[in-house]
Amino acid sequence: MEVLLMNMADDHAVKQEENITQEGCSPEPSKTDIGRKVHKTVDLKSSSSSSSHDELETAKEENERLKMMLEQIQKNYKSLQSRFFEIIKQGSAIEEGSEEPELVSLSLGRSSPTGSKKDDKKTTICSKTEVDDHNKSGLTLGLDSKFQLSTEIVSNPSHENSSEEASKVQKRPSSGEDHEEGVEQKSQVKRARVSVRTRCDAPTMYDGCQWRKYGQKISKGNPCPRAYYRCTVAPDCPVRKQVQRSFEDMSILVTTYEGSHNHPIPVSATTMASTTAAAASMLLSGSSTSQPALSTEINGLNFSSSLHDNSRLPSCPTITLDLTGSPSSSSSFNYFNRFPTNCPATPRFPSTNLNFSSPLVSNESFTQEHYFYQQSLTDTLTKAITSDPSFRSLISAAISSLVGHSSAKHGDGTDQKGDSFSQNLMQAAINSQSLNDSSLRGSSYFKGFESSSSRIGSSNQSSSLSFSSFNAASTLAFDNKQGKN
DNA sequence: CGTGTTTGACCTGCGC
DNA sequence: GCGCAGGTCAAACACG
Ligand SMILES: [Zn+2]
Repeated sequence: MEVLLMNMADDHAVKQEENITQEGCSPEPSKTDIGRKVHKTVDLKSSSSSSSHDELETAKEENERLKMMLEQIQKNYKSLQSRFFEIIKQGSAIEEGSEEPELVSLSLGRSSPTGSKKDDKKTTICSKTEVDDHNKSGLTLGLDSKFQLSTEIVSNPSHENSSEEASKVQKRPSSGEDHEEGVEQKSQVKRARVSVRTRCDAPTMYDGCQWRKYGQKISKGNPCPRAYYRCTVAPDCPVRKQVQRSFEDMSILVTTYEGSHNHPIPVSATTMASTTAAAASMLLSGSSTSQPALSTEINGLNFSSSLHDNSRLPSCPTITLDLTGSPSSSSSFNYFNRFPTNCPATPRFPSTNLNFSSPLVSNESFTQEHYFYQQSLTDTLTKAITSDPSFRSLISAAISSLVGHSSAKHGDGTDQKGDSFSQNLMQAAINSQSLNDSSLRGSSYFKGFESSSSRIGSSNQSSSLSFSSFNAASTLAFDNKQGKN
């Protein structure tokens, strides 16, 4: 199984490369070649019709060869795809059957100390999520929906699901109507969370969404108050976030996201959404794991994961994206030692950390510094995407969930092809990096969601999926009166 | 006046 | 059952 999976991942990469070659190089030059040759023939007229004929013949032959190659590639692609789905089926059968003794690794790096087999396996499982997303279209991009997928049968369309969840929050036990919601509540409990650590002087991180503060608490072990926000882009959006400064380093802002948006998200929010979704995929793929700690590196990105519960909350698997400039070489144990109060002895759910460490630090004002920070992250991510198939599939899972979401919203039912589509999208995103860079440089970065949300809704904007990184921004929420709770 | 924040009260789940 | 801690509510308040 593992060998197969490993091959699978390799094939995946090869497949991608082949696609690139096929589309990017071979056909084009040959065509122009032919054109040139034909042109030449016309110019020379009847001087040597036989030789030009020969040339034409060779061009034809070449064309034929290329066609054959293309067919071969397509065949390979299809067979690989079918194999891929087979493996996925097997995988899901195993998963459903019983808890797998062999474990799912969250590591993504090839130079990972935890080994590359697990890496490949992880890829497959992430892709499984991807496939799931297509099969059960209509689930929103986010954290909990996927988790629910893996824990229960989801039959509700996303909107219903989310609004129910939103209203449920308000319900008091005395209402007495929550009889049949027991199951759901349990599933809700198993929501994945993604927390993002950023070095940021601003009170909150700008992530493209609109948030309304609804509470503030001093949590135990950290004198810095924790602020509670809910998404107000849509009135019934269930997404929450918690913002708290790190006790160890006050300049580090820890933002924890929970839930999935049930509305089109702003361009600037897609970064966070896709990242958190990808992170959630990782988390989900690792949710059955019992490995204590893992860490790895891709192109300088430190991906580490560990089994620890990030909060006192029951059953809240948490994944941490570390965007601070902290040393990426730190082992995951060191990493978790930075959460002295949040590590109970018996963790119930795995928690995963992705270290997107960047040497540059975001600022409260949108300065050049910030742009460079952003760009470096973009570069790093792009590199990771281009060079690592597993990371690519991870991100593409996130993207396909996004695509699936928007297409479901539009009810065109075309998300079957989300698999290849997302891959292509990924490629497009990579190819258009320079484009993205320029868009980052421009004011498009701060486009309001009023205009951008409709663009997201139309779903085919690959450039809108650029990894524009997170922004530090001052919001109105912050003043120094905090801390009285 | 509408919108968003503040903050004390309340609810819930968990450990003892 | 009790206390603790995290999370949420909603009235009061601030601000444009
Ligand atoms: Zn939302």
